[in-house]
Amino acid sequence: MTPPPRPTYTVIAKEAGVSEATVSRVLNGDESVHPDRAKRVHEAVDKLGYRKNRVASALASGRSGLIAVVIDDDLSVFSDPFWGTVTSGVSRILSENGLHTVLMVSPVGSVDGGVAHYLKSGEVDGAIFFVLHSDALVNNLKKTGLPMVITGTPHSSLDIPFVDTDNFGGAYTGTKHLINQGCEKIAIITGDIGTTAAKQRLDGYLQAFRETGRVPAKGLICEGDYSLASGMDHTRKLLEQHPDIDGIFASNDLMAAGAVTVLQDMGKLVPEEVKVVGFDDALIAQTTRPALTTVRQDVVALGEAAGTLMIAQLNGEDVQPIITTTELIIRGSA
Amino acid sequence: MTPPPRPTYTVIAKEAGVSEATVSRVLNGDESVHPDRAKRVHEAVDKLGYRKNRVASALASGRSGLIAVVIDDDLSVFSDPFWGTVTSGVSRILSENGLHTVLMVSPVGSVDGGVAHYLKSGEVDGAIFFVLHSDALVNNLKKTGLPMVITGTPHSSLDIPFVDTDNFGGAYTGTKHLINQGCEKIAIITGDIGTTAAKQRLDGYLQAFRETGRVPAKGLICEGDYSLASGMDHTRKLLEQHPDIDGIFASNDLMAAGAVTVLQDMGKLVPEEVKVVGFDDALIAQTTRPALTTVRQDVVALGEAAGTLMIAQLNGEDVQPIITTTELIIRGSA
DNA sequence: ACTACCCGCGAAACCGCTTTCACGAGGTCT
DNA sequence: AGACCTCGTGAAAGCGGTTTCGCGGGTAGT
Repeated sequence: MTPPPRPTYTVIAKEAGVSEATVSRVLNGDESVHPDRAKRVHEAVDKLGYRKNRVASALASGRSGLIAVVIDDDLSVFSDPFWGTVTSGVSRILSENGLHTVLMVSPVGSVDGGVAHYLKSGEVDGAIFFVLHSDALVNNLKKTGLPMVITGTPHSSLDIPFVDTDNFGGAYTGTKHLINQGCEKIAIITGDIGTTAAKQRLDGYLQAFRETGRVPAKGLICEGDYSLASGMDHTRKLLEQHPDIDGIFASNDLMAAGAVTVLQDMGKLVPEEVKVVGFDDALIAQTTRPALTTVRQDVVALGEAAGTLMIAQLNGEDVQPIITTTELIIRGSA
Repeated sequence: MTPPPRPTYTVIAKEAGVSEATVSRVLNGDESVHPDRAKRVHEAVDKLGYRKNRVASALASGRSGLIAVVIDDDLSVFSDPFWGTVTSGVSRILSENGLHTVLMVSPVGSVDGGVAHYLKSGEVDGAIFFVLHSDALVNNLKKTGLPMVITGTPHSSLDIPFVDTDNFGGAYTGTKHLINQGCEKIAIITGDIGTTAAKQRLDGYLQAFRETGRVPAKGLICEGDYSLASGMDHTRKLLEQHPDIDGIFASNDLMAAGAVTVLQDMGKLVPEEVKVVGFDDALIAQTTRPALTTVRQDVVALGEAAGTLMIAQLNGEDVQPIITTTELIIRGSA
């Protein structure tokens, strides 16, 4: 029951015949220690199986080695494998750098809630945010000097590094593909327009259109919310109001899947009569029939980028936002 | 840039006119302090916006307030929303109890790897494991007295509390449903048979069969691995070797979805010719056409159970394994 | 009234590591 | 040779709480 007490600097120092200060220096990679003594310390460490007490270390140094990953629960984010994947990417990068990931799944509405307090408490060395609904908390935290990274483009232009998928470019490519396939009347079902990603994807769609010299009819832009149901509803409405529609760009695969289902239910052939392009390349893109042509985002890369940006900041490096590229995956639906 | 220094006990004590020891007692809920003085302390705390430094607290008390959630990355666990949901359940319960969740996404193969070291380092107060591939690490850690909870049934009978879905019962119910619907030739596509959950589900399937007096043909038991691809592959093979098959029980929805897709591609009507039952009631169960009849597990409850068990252990209570119930959700596929 | 307890509380040690500071040895520059 | 550095090192002062210990006063027992 009682584990043998772990050795402390006192013991290591004695064993190596040096002072505790020297032990600390060696263990923190201070170059100024004579190689011989450093070697003695390392030998003592190995011999005694010493492992540094990170808590004590954190108290003394003010660095906890903990990075918070803050997930706005409002999004019921974790029911989407997307964020799980991002998280594991982050976690991998961080742990490779000796840092640990503290998960905070909680609505971040207020700048004064539990999450905010925790982040301000200095118990973490940095924070990575997933999909902010509002910039308020981050803005507030900026004053504290806490290193932060935002996943997804922030609403306002905060001077805080972020990582994001090339939503604009991806949507542009997807829409362009529909145009190239000969579609004339292409609708878009956007995501929750309160998110910057949805807006950027809409812009990409518009840009592709603009280049053809045409203007998308107002009624072809439907505001969805990323849910399966909204994909289905909007497709139904579209089909009623614009029976001659021949292309749909959906802001995510879930809605695209809904679109395909409804189209087929209403007797339209996909892709012969109506072509559909999704976004994400989620698993579901492979299970629809026909399988979805979609804009793939590299989710793991996104997570790793977030981790990398955090590490860079902790190292005092200058950091720039990272935009990860997308890739058009052509399957059966367009 | 420089945040105002946060107040310490010294300041609070002075403000309240008591000793630091008393402040500590009050803040830790020690009943033996006179109400008047306690009130003074609380007032000082409020007035100064004091918040305890958890690191210092951890060092002095030996309790870090951190619980590790260990995810065996071999399972690429996070690509399945399942574990994300469990994690958020755990995290919620823990944070309600003033604890924080440290995520460790890493293969847990060895009892001597990074994860093991970290857990042994005393930096966390407990560990919750997701889907252990091997009991070795846990067994080794048991000696250290670290409170642990296992999600999923362990392989051997370790004396460690675990939470799990009623895999056996769920699979039994699902299979029974197929039988009741008149299926004669029912195949099963199992999950990764290295996991206890997959084994238990197989047992449930076998049990349902046994009760009918029949024995499932050997060729009807396919060893999948929970992936969409394996669901598709096995269904294809099944159909070739047993064209007269009329029911498929898949150990998770992803494989069930794959089965439905392949069945339809090969011209079989679902559910008219072949009925399919899945397991999990994941989102994908609703997006297939027909939607999946499936065995729902209460994923959030599972996570919360794991969290609860951990809390109980930390409180020194006696804990028993928790098995959460399943529910058959009847949709279109069977 | 006298000893025996109990209770609330403060002083001080302590948790294990980091970091400042100062000191002695050896080197350099005039 | 003396003044001035530089470099490696140890002593010691924290970091901000928690906890043990013992004291003084009030209560209870006889």
